[in-house]
Amino acid sequence: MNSLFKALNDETRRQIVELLKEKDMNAGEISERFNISKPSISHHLDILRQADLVTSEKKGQFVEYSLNTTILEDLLNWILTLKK
Amino acid sequence: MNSLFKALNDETRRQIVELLKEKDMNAGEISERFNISKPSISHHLDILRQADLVTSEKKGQFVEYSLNTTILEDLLNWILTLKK
DNA sequence: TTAATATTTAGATATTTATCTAAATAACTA
DNA sequence: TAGTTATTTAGATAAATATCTAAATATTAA
Repeated sequence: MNSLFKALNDETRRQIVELLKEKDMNAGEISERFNISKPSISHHLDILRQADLVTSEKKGQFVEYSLNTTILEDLLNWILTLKK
Repeated sequence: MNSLFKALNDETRRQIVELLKEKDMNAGEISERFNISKPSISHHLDILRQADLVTSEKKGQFVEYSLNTTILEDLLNWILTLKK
């Protein structure tokens, strides 16, 4: 849970997640959407991957990222138990 | 949303939230549950209050804290839209 | 094989954050 | 009113984090 909350505690990473909700994208396409250097975006993607919120797959010279929503079940349940 | 994710991005604060789920507690009672100084707990409570996750009410010399779950609706909806 | 493109790794830096102790504020009690 | 208790504020510090540039790695194409 720690890595999940950490991953979501950043506006850029939440926006990346929202982008990947629409469609899979490679690292370059993602970084084009932000005024942040590629290495920084790569780092954000790494944190999202550590939280298992995204998966990555090498496709030739590109690396395609996909959203993994199954991990959100845990978060959803945690919140729901708070609301009793 | 930023303050909400920030508030939840800390194990101590998540535990405070879980304590307050059971019953309202004053600052001293909360701090007894942790091996962390009272000022630090006070600071955590402040961050939870900024996120509107808890409310506080002065009762004599004590300050009683309560969980506010209504704010979790936003979070819940954000997560649910990701899951389409 | 060499050049170009895509991505990540390494190293540096400025900011944020969690924590502490000491001091201030507020409220009760003798 | 003076002392005690509850809580917060102030100021300091060490650790974590977001960002950058430069370099390394991997893949495709000429």
